[in-house]
Amino acid sequence: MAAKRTKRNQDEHRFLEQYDADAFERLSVSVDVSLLTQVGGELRVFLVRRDEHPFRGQWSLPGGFVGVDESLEAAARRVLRDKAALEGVFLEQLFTFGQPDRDPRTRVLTVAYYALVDWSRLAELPTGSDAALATLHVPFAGETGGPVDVTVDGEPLLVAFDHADIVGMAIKRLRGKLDYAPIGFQLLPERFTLLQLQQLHETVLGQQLNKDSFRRRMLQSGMLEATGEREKAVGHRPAELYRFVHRSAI
Amino acid sequence: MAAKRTKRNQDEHRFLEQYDADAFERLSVSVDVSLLTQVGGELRVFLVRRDEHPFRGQWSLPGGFVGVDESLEAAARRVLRDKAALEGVFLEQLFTFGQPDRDPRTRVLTVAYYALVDWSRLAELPTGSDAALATLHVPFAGETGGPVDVTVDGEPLLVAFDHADIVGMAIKRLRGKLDYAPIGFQLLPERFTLLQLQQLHETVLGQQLNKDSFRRRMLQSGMLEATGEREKAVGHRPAELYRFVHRSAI
DNA sequence: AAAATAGTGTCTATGAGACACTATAGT
DNA sequence: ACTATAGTGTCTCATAGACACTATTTT
Repeated sequence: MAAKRTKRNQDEHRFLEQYDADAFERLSVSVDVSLLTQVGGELRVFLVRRDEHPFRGQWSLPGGFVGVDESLEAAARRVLRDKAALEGVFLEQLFTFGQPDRDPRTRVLTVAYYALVDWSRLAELPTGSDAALATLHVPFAGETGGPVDVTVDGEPLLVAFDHADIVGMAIKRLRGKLDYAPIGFQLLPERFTLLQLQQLHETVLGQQLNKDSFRRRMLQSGMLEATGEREKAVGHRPAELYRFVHRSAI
Repeated sequence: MAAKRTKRNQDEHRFLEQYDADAFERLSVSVDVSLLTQVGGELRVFLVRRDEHPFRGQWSLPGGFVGVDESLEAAARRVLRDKAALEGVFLEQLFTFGQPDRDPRTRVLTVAYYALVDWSRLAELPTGSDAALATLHVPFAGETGGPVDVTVDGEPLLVAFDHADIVGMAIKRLRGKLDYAPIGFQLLPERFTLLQLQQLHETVLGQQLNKDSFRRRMLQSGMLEATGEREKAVGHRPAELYRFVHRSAI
């Protein structure tokens, strides 16, 4: 029995040594990251201007090809580091887009990720001719999934490839997870008021929420922890600052 | 202005003609399908026995490499047709698994799909030495996401690659979508009783459900349509048969 | 004092769970 | 008649929304 197993392993070892990786055609694989943030009641996405063909001059999600020995998430984090100078942010796989004609160069399959950050971590990024924090205009309040309109100061941007679809799916995912996953706090500073949290939810969901029940739901969820501190210099009674608590059990 | 745009297009055209697809390393890309079904209060997955290295003799999800001009979903449907003789079934992208060492041959990234079918469409499949409908033993009732135990007649099967993880994620996705998406009926025959539907939900979720509120929820959801027919020869009052109605709105 | 938002207490409407009861098939 | 499940009606409890009211800060 032991001998048999050993023989098998030798078989497999020999097979692997002789394996021809080109036995099947290989594809170019990239990652593209929808880096989302929120400010002033608007959702924004970080875009870079393409300075090379194809779609030269148009705007696209930050992305890059996946290295042969690089995991998908590592590739996405590398892209965030190189193009947006960000590390340690929330990042999750979104969907893999693989229509054969989605890239005019050659077959390029892209594994889309989405990332969430507080506005303060993006505000200092140099934007202008080569990068932009574009405002998202999402079709309608409920579901989306389709492409999204993208503007800067009200002017529409041309979005390259199928990246407008990718951003649309990112918004849809964010909306879907907001209510049952501790995901919203990724878009807020470390300490925040309940009103800020509610306004964030309203921005993401695209609809007004009831103040009373929102408060109750959030405080009962056990995800929030009062800090004892209060906001300052606000021209009215200051609200308590809360912090998200990462619970081990559910 | 028109001239400028034309020049641009010529530029881009020339660029594309000269593009070297090997400028970046390419990867092998496969699809793997978790084909799930349900019978007798158990969830089952369709597995095939590998007759080639690596993992020869072990069991894996039906899968295949993606052709250069083939969309991902087309590849998944091809796999279902070739390995399970199925067409026109529910199929949805699940997740892309891309750990560099997940395949001992070479870097193989796999786009996982999951498919759902009524048991009657799988019962006639020849299983035995080369294919099996394995019973799934899911860790615990709530969430999963980790690997899943797979048995046939109580005997555990060796599952190749990271396919046990893939099946685990498929179950998790199915559980998550069951309550808010018209997805459960994919696992039932065309006409079914409310009790059958409830037992399906109990099987998938791994927990008992309240009969009264389950009835109410389902009937109020607008997803069900009474057929006027009743089940026959059941040794007790026969239940009405329902059909799922595909709504355009919502 | 006025303005503005924070935060509390309570009433009401809605949906889930529990339970009792009636209905209808096969045996 | 007996058994087993289908299906209905009603009560209770938990939660969301609505609304009134009090609290606390800056100007």
